[in-house]
This record gives sequence, C-alpha cells and structure tokens, in this order.
Amino acid sequence: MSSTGPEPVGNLGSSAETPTRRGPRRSLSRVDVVDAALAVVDEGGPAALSVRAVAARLGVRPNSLYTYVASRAALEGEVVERVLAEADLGLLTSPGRSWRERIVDFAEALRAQLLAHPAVPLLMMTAPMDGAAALAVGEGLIGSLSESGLAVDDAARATYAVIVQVIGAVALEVAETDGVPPLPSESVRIEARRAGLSMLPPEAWPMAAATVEVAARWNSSEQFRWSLGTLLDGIAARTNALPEDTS
Amino acid sequence: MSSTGPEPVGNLGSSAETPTRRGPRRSLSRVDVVDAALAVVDEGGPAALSVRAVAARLGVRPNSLYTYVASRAALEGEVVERVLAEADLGLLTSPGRSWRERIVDFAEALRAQLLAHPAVPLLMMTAPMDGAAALAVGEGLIGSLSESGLAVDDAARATYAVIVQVIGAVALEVAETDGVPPLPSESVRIEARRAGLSMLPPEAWPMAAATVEVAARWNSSEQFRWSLGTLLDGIAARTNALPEDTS
DNA sequence: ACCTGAACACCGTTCAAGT
DNA sequence: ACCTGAACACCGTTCAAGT
Repeated sequence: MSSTGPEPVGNLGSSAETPTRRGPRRSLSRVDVVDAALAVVDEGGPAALSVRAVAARLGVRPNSLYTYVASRAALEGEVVERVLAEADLGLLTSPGRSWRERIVDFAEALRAQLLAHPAVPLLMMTAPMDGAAALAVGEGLIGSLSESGLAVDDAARATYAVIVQVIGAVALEVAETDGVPPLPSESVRIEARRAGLSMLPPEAWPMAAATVEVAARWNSSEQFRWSLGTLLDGIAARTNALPEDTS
Repeated sequence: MSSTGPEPVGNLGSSAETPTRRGPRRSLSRVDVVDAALAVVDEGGPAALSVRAVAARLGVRPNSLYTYVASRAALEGEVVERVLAEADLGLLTSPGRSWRERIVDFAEALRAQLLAHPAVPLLMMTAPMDGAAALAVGEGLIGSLSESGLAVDDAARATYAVIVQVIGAVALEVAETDGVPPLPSESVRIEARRAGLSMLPPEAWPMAAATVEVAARWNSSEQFRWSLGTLLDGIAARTNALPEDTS
C-alpha cells in the first residue's frame, strides 16, 4: 500500500525547505506531497492535516494531490512511513553495547523523534503499519532480541511487546497535549499533571493521593525507561543464556 | 472536564434502545447524547462519529447537542468514560486468585470490551483520560499491584506500564481493521496478516520470513497474554516478597 | 501526464431568535 | 431551559475538461 508504483527513493527532503512555493511550477512529486503533509502537521498539529491544507502549501488545487496519492488515508500512511524511515536502526547494532542497551537506545531515540512529530503516533493507530520502514524496524528488533539468546519465535513475540510499549507510551503521552509542536517541556507537563492530581479528594482516590508524585510523571522519560526496562527484565527471564552472555 | 455540572448518575442505558426517536420529545439528557454517540460508532465505525450524525439519531438539529456537550471533543471524552465505566473492577479483587491472575483477568476483559467498541481505543489516544472511570481503573490496578509486595510507588509505575501495554495493544489491533463492528474474527485477521507476510521476499526480510507464524499472530489474544505475562514477570522481579506471598 | 473548475455531499460551531 | 434557522468557514472526493 505504501510501495505502490515506481517511487523515487533517496531524495528525502529534496524540496521541503520552501514552504510556500513561487515561480514556475516544476511539477510535483510524491515526496513533495508527503513533505508538505508533514510540514502541515508539524506546524498546526494533527487537526490541521487536510488534503486542502497540503495542496495550499504546495500552491496547487486540492484535487491535484490525487495524482500522487490515492486518498487522505494513503497520505497519512506515507507520513508515518517517512518518519519511521528516519529511525536510526544503527542504534540496534552498535558495537560494545549489550542487546538491552541497544534496544533502550533505539526506543529512546524513536520516542524523541515521535515527540518531534506529535501527530504521527495517532496516525500509527489509524492504519496498519506495513510499509518498508515499519518492516525494517521489526527486522532490527527481532535481530537484537535474537542475539539475547532468545529463540527466534520468542524474539518475535518480544519485539511486538516492545513495539506496543514504545508506541503506546508515546501516543498516550501526546494525547495529554494539543499535539502542536513544540510540545510543552516535560517538566511543564509533569507539573500540570501534578496540579490535576493534587485536586482529587484523597478519600475518593486514596491510591492516586498516595502516588501523586509518581503518577504526575507517568508521561515522562523516567517512566518510559522504567516501563521498558521492566518489560526487558521479563523478556530476559525467558532467556536461558547467562546474563554476561551479551555481544 | 468530564465531570462538569450536575450530571444524573446511575441511569446508564436508560434510553438507548430506541435508535430513531418518535413521538413527543421528552427532553434529552446528557446520557442520551453519549448513548447515541456510542451507537453511532458501534454501527458505522470511528469515521461515522459526527455531531450531525448523533443529532440525527436523536431526531434533533446538530446545534441542539451543544446544550449538553461543549464540543465534539468533549463528547468523545464522554464516550471513553462511558466504556471505561463498564469495566469490571471486581475482577481486580476476586478472592482466591493471585494478583497476577486478577490483573490478567481484568486486562483480558477490558480488551474484549474495547474490541466490542472499536472506535474507543483511538479516542483514548486523542484526549487525556482524566475522568472518574479512568481514575477508578488506576485505583484498582495500583491496589492490586501493591498487594503483590511492591512498594506503592513502584506499584504506580507498574500500573502505568500495564495500562500502556493493554491500551496500546488494543489500539494497534483495531488499527489493522476498518473499525466497524463486528470486527473480523481473530482467525480471519491472523490469516490476512499471514498472507501479507508470506508475500515478502525472504532475502529482503529474513527475520519476518523466519517468524511468519508468530508475526501473523501479533494482534491475537495469544500474543496479548504473552506480552502482558512477560511484563508482569518483570514487575514481579521488582518485588522482594516471596512468590507464594499472594492474597 | 498533470492540473483545474465546478460540483456534491458533507463537517463543527456561532448566533440571534423563538418557545 | 431548550431547540431551531440560518449562516460561516470548512471538509474529501468525483468528473469532465483543458493543456
């Protein structure tokens, strides 16, 4: 679905620098359209994404886009692919780091990328991620988890658990904001949550009251590391290899 | 935000049975509006949700809804709250089951409920879940995880990891469908994924090729249990209590 | 091959007006 | 207090037509 037709590969960002175009129309390309769509959401948030807004940014009529993209839904899928294609898979094969460290490195980098394009996590929940970039992430994760000593089938299961934890956490994190970049800083968002939680009557919500400081940080990099680390602990426990037995 | 004004509590479903109303207008209520919204998405999927569609189902003009609900976004939040309010928190305190079993029971029941209202997981990613029903789920989970011997702060952290895993998994699962109930059966969805994965050239995607059967089941109750169980293993490892030391 | 004008069937939200 | 008519500024998508 995302690899339909002969698409020019390797010229990402070739023409994203001029937001509003001028001068002779040199003929659009599919990457121009995706670039423009990403620029639209990065400027106006997820609600700003529309065929008409993307067309306007390209200086073209709305229906022109249908030359390059089958539908708004297909365009959304391309945006997800574009961002996933920028994921640094090299982090999953860094020498001198354990499989655990490599996965944490990759997950944190991916989280940062997704927070930089806060409309994208929601789009990931909107259609299947079956493009080449999504598959490449899966390949890298299964590979890393296999090296941990896990049987390949369990490595694949563990891969999906990690994907769910990472994308789910980022999506819920963005959901607490308006999604318009730049997002409020983590400390501001924590403070907002703390303020909300502090107003709850402790009689009604004793557990929330007892854990305000932790729950205020649910959408933080700290909690992100704790959750992922705990999941990786569980994954490691399914390994028969010794703990020292890492690359 | 979801507890604004004096809302009549305890009469859920009081008037959802008549889809298209007739006869003397007895005056609407906020629960009627939320009922109608849920009915709209359960019939037409997430894309069918609109202020105008809900109003039409209630036999009323679109702008009438603004008497009961501040905006479309607020309505979406109410729909999430309604479904969360139906979660069976009793499963988190069932006698004779370990904390692990209770959490798994609850998570599987919640997954089933969300799959029955497939528009809802996406709505959960769209706005903060800060209503009373969402808080109650948090209370129950923190309580259960505390009884495991975990310090209350770690119980709160573990709670969020579980929430992310459960909601994230369901949201990604729904994303592979069109979201219109009833969803295709699990076996049909697995078969569709297997077919897609089987078409990939093994040279390009060796890991995917080696794990087709597992990856075909990524969106299954089987994988859901594996992921959650593995996470709970990691959580249990943060406990100092003995494994037998469960309620 | 690519872009447009025009049209169709929609949206969410507001405001003043009615009862 | 509740509902409406009318309006505003939008949507995605199609189709026939132009170049």
